[in-house]
Amino acid sequence: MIREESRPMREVKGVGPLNPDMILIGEAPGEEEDAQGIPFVGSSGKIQDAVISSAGLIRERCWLDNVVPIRPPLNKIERLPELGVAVEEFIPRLTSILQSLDCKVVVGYGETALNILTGQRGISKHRGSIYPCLLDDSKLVIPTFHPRFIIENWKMKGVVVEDVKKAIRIKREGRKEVSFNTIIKPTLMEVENYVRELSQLEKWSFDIEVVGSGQIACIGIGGDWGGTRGRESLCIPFKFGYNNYWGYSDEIYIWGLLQTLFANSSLKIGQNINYDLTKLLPFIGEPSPPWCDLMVAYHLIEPELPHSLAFMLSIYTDINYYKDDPKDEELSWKYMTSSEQLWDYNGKDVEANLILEPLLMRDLKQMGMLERFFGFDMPKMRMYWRMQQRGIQVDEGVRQELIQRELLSLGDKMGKLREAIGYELNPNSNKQMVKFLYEDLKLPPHRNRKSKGLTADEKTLKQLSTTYQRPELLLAISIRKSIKKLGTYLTKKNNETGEYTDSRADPDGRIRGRYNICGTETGRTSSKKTYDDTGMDMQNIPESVRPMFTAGEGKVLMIFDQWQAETFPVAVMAGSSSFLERLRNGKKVHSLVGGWIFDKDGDDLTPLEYRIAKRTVHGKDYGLGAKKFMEDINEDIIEINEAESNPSHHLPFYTLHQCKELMAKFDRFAPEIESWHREIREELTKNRMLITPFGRKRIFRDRLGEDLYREGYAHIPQSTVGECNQLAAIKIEYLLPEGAEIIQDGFDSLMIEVDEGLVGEVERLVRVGYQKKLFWKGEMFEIPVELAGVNKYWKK
DNA sequence: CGTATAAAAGCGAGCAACGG
DNA sequence: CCGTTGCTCGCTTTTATACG
Repeated sequence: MIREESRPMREVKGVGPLNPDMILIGEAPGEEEDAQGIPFVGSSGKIQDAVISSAGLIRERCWLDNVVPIRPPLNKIERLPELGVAVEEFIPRLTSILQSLDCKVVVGYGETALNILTGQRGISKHRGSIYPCLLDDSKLVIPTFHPRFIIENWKMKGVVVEDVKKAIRIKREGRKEVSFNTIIKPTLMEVENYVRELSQLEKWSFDIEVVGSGQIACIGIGGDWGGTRGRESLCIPFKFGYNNYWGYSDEIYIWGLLQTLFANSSLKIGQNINYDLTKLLPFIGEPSPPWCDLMVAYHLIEPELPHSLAFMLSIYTDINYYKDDPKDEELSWKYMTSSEQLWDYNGKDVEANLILEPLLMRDLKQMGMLERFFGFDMPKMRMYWRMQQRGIQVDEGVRQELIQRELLSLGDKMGKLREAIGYELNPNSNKQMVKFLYEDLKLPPHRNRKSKGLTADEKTLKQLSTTYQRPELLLAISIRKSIKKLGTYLTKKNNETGEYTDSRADPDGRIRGRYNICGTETGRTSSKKTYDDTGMDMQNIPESVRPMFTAGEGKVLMIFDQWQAETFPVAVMAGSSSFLERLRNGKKVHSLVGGWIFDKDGDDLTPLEYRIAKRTVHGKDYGLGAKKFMEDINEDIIEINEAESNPSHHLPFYTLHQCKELMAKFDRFAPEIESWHREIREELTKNRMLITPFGRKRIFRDRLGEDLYREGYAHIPQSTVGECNQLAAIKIEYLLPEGAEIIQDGFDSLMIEVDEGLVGEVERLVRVGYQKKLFWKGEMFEIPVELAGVNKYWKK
């Protein structure tokens, strides 16, 4: 093999004292390390230095080294064989170095170090765990992400710092041992006694495991009795292999016991309990409050970090990743249906909840959010849990009509495309599209900015289509949209036939999705398919599909939305009196802004001018750059020109210069927005935290810069509108009479299915429910609510 | 610009069938 | 027995959609 450089391979030796404060092992030297002959001096090295110093270490007091001491081609470890060597050949070197160093703890950076030092695989699963060192059994290893990973995933920098701090603590104080105490294979009488004893406690924890088919395999329950008994869990099995564990009447009896337990008034602790409680619903009904979901709690504390139980345990405790626990390699997790390992695992989860709960509550209290967690977030979860079970009725006739129309149009477009290019081209295949664009048509290459690969995305197709007069490219875009609409919203893939014809509705004709209250960083709700793969995302349904949704017999759909939802908080927070005055008079700000930027009466704007004004307001609210602003405007112009058959009437595109001018004009008339943005930037730089009028705190963990600032500008308005809607929904659900139910959340809107005779009363109650005085720097504001429609079908 | 989720395709790993 | 081919599975990437 020919080496890229003529210089002989250089070995980058480890550096540091022989009795270091910490040993930190990376993968292999990069370019800069190779040039200087010192580990961790390049871009990763700078981050590494910052990480360890945040954790309280001094670089000169640490031993820094790599598993592989030579630089692989292009820094890619998998290309090491091209130099005629393998990673394994360097293990003896590392072994003797580790054994000569007087320090009992090692930090392993990245997958390679994890694997060589501990034998484990999968750094994102195993980071933060504590393992014996395979190369020196007197040492412990704490694996974490490689500093290079932080460059791409800056949000994880704090996590790596925590892992290094953990290593320091373990070196100083040793590991905090945690023992689990799980009772498995109980008798009926043991179950009965345990449930009775548990129901005496103020709080207890639960967790379920399911078998592949979705049936409940076991349910773990547990509590902390203090004193000599301490923390303990019991796993109640329901499946034994593929058989039932209990006889029929015994199982019924156990479900009865559990139903009583879940109906009591003690705190029920779980992790992602939307899942467990949905599975348990047919057996135990709706559990009584209070509920405590640790995933929701941690999402409040750290909205930008993962919320899995494993991740929380790695941050808060010395408990290792245990999901891969089954020792028998043959019996890997995915094939484990019911077994003692599963029951043990179940018990561990229950006890892990009990360990985490006080720690999370302590942090919530310290951040001033404990009260809203129990008073707002958990009631919100219960409200959405009920809402997702109601679903929305589908009119099968309308659905079929929409499918037929879409299929017809799709077939037509496919035919036209085939005719135009002479063969069958799949527009969804990037590979085929790239070949078509750049090999067959020989068009100038467009590349993905991040991956650098050739792209055939919508933007590219639009550009190429207009510059090179290739209308078939617009057909390809349109085909993609049709397929997407059919597959996502109108039909469901049949796993047996592979065809897209099935409805996404349940047997009763209603479509149900699920709502996730910790699915977003802003505190908005997100929505997706159910755990059983039925239903759909209930929040982002395209307007063209909505008419298939209808109200039940004798009912209508009422849709309420928050008027000028995000403009309102923006105007208040920016302190823009001109915007506020207009909004409080019930008028939108677009024509006001249109008047400013086009020097004319706001009521005399052309349709294009109005759209540009709207885009200007929107763009300025969220800190859009002039270039993207121009692209958006020109997209509008393309659309308008497409509708105009006479080419001499086609409108010219806006230039970057013109767009910059529009934005500058906006700034002259509404300088408050720009100064509000400055405040946000200062706040983010200083504290990396923003607080909403609802008291939601978000720690911004990404790299400071324009992208982060833009996230910041959007955060408070989005979060405020979302939580206004959620609070209203909680109140409205409580206020609504029999015969009226909230069945959908649309970020800033609610859909209510109502008996026809109750429309008037419901409108009054919903208006009451939406009333919420908000305060920002002493100024009071209230987002007005609008009744957007009362219809048999879902439309405006 | 941001916040999301879903589907199709791509791709590697593991494995069976098949041909030499 | 080995190597190729083709299949499934699970994961990742790309591109799409929605909402503001």
